[in-house]
Amino acid sequence: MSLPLHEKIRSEIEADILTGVRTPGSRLPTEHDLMQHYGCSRMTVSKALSALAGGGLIERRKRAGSFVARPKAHSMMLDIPDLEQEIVQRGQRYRFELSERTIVPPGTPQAREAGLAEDGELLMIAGVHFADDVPLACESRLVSLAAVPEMAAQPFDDDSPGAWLLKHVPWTEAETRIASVAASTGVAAQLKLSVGAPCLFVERRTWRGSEGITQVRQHFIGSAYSLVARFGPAKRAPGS
Amino acid sequence: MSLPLHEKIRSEIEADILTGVRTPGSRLPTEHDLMQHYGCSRMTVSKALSALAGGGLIERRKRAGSFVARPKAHSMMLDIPDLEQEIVQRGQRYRFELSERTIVPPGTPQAREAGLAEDGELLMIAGVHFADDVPLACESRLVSLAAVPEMAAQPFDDDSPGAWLLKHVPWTEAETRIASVAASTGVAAQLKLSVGAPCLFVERRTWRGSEGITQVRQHFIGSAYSLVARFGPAKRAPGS
DNA sequence: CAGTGGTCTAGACCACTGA
DNA sequence: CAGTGGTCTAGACCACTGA
Repeated sequence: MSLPLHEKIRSEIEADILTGVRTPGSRLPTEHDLMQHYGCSRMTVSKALSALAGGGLIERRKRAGSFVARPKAHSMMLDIPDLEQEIVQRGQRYRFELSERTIVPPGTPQAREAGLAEDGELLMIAGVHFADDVPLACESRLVSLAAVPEMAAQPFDDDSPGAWLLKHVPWTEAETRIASVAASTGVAAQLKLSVGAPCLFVERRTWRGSEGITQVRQHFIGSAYSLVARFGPAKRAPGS
Repeated sequence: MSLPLHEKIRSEIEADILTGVRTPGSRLPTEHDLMQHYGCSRMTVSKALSALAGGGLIERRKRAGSFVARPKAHSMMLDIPDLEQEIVQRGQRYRFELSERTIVPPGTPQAREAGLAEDGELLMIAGVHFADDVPLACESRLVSLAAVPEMAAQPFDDDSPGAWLLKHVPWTEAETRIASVAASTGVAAQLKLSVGAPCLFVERRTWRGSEGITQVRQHFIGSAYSLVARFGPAKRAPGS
């Protein structure tokens, strides 16, 4: 094994927890005990325990010690992929077709609802994502021009608005809501569906610090699209 | 500020990245430079940089240095909450009604498809989740009795099968697929919907190590339920 | 109030790798 | 091959808090 020692300690304790040798609520040896057991310094033990605590497997309490955490709710990483990338990976051709592009003046109800800059102009962009010329999803997006003035000059013939934003504007905070809705007449027309067909609806807002950047609402054809979230060893231990 | 020094260093560099003072691809000062700038030891600087790297904000390359990462795809934490807990928090009464409970013999196509133990019995459980006696979701679940023998004896009048599993069986790996589907006749009957109504479909498989524990398929009434995923400062920096 | 984890120091040796 | 990050040591002082 060429594993670093802190990683070895971490994985041994992890294995004990997962196999049930250490049960939820039970106390781990103290850092001092682990130092002696592994014959290493306290920093090394601490690094291993910090990683386990960061991963939610243990809880560390001052004066009391470290304890195996009780299992918690399902909390997993959801990758909301770049549509273009995903379509190309499937071996299909990607195209974004702009259907609308408007400047929204400050203070409209639409702008207020999106939670973006109250006193700045917004850029409204709507369009359809195609895979091999078959519509897969449509989106309607508001972008704060106060936060991203360069956006106004973009043609979006190479990148979709989402891909452009991802490349050019770092975000720090995002919230995504996922629901299942029936296709409205407008959505049905854009996606060539019958009205009422099930669509996966994704609404996302992103911020940079406290400044709202964009809000987007996407409808995916239900029969053609799903999202996958994972949690597991692939997600390496934090801090390591 | 009573923040630990490593946390202060981390947040200062984070702020520089988020405000654009440090741009994607640019090189950070070396650990040695940061030591001198903050007047601290290298371990402290390293802890700050490790946290940033764990959070995906920077990349560390040997010999070359540390670099501001280029923005990546949207990757966020999705909490798939315990339905009971969520319903109770809304101020409603929760009830799980068992509608089916069968032992599935080894080797059936159903068992093989679920990716659970090939050579062991499975427990099949189906039922409906009610909020104030209104159906909100229905689920169909397979549980490996080889992995969780105690499950066979559970009445599920206190806890739903999912809540029971969460409390008693730690899982290490999980995969969730989210889609929008039209209600089948069976689902529509259980949820008192019209056939074809949009439903949020969640399929989850969990493992403990390499051993499959359970597979569950849930249909949520589309008009009544949505999932929310977040990414942001609330998620504390890993390893810290 | 004693034991625990949280933080930090001032070193050290190493593997790696790009200039 | 020199500079970088990765790891580790053997200490230290501190804040916290439950026995």
